[in-house]
Amino acid sequence: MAEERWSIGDLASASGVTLRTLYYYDEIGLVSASERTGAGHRRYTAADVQRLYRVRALTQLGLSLDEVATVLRSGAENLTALRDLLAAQLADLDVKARRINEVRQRVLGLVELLDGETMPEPERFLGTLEVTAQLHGHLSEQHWDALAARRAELGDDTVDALRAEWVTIVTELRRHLVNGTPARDSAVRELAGRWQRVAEAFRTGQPDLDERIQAAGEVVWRQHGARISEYVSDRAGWSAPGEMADIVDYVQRAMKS
Amino acid sequence: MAEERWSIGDLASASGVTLRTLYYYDEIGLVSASERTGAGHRRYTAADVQRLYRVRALTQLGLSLDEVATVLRSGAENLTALRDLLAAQLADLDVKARRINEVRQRVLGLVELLDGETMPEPERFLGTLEVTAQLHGHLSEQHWDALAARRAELGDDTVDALRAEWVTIVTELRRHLVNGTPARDSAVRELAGRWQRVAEAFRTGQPDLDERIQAAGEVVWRQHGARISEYVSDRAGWSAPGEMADIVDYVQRAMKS
DNA sequence: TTGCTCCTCACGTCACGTGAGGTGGC
DNA sequence: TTGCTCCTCACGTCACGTGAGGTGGC
Repeated sequence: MAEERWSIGDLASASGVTLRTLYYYDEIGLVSASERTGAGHRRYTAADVQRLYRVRALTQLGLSLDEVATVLRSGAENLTALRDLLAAQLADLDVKARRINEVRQRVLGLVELLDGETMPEPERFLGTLEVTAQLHGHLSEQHWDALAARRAELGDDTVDALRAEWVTIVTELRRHLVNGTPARDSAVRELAGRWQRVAEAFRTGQPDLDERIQAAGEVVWRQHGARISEYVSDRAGWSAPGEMADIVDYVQRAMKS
Repeated sequence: MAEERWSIGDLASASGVTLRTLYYYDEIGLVSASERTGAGHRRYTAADVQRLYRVRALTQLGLSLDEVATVLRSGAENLTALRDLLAAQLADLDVKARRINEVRQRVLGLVELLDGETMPEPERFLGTLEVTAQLHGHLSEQHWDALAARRAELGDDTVDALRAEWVTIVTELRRHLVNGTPARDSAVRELAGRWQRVAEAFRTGQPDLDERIQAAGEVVWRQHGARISEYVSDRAGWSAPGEMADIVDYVQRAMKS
């Protein structure tokens, strides 16, 4: 029985990889042709071909060529190395899947917003995008996940109701501020209490997480307060810009008193 | 009111990006400092800072720096360019998410198998891996998805039952083959009919898809038949290797008669 | 004077894609 | 003789990471 040999072109079309890939695998010593013709052309043996198929099978699972090389070097005798690599790979894939789904949700929300009836103003839209992205950037995955989980727990209706409640509170506070009601006034302090209860509704129940989330919110407020303020003022139809900052200051004084 | 300026270090720590990233953005003209000090040090203005935040917000959504540049060049006036990019990005993310989940499922299955009671033999395990990977590689995402959907439709119990039925058929067929029963014998033809019905259970109902899937199966059988055969023979506890190929030949003759 | 910040090269990354220019086999 | 296959450089990719070696500001 004659031993079969494959030229590099034969192997490429049979296995579905490109010539360049085969040259590259040879270059890094991952899969080489065991023989050459007189003219220097590669002749792949059955063992070489099998090695290529194994390499392809493993890279399709997301392993790097380095990892594949390690598995094939040590793996023929024991599969523990492969198992550990695959377990690590699984954890990696979990993280990637979560990240992608998260970004997907955000992009989906934005596309829906842009497809909505009232196309937002470009400047304002980009401004909002900045702020949410920054808030996101200041929270670790863990904290953001916890916050998202809490929102899911509350449900869309409750979140909408809380947002509406918050807008009411802010509007009332603004009226008091404009009228010159002092921050220590009982009506203002009651509004401050309601504000606090809205904030508390988003607590995850894990004090350390909540602390971090609040801290991140404060950092972002410090950096982007002006833009947030402008945004909220505009949404509420107020004429004077920057009022939101004053209201935040006002409610903080009320809370302290 | 004095216009604030930021050094590159200030901006890096405030925004959370590295110095190298800021140098790079400057190099490609994406975000530059509008001013320089006498010594050539960058001074970022509020507008520069805002531009950086927008760039960051957009890259976090998965846009490339080229795409970000396009959006910021055209996007201030109209958001349609951004909307279209995000819609494309969404489709991209969907594909990626599906791909990752698919690979995740495969890796999970393999880890579970390797964690099982009976650690498989290394050579056999890698062989199986090759074959499934090749089958996967010969099917487009669409076909593979259709096949997976059909399997899900049938349910794990039904799939297991079909697998058991197939093993029974193969075992019976082998008995007949060993006994020298001709392929045109009614008992053999009945078994061939059962074999066909098992195969039909996995049909998706879309003839063009089914045709492709069958063709892919045949290609893989041709390339890896020897290894598949060895694997099945071993699982069924047969002594003679390569019998599976004979049985496939036998059943095909029975179907034709 | 001494750190610290900032500056500009410039190579490396990962798994190939894409020519460029030339030789050998049917 | 003429395609076709094969060969070996060698640059490009994407968004930076990581030194290297030097200058300016407090």
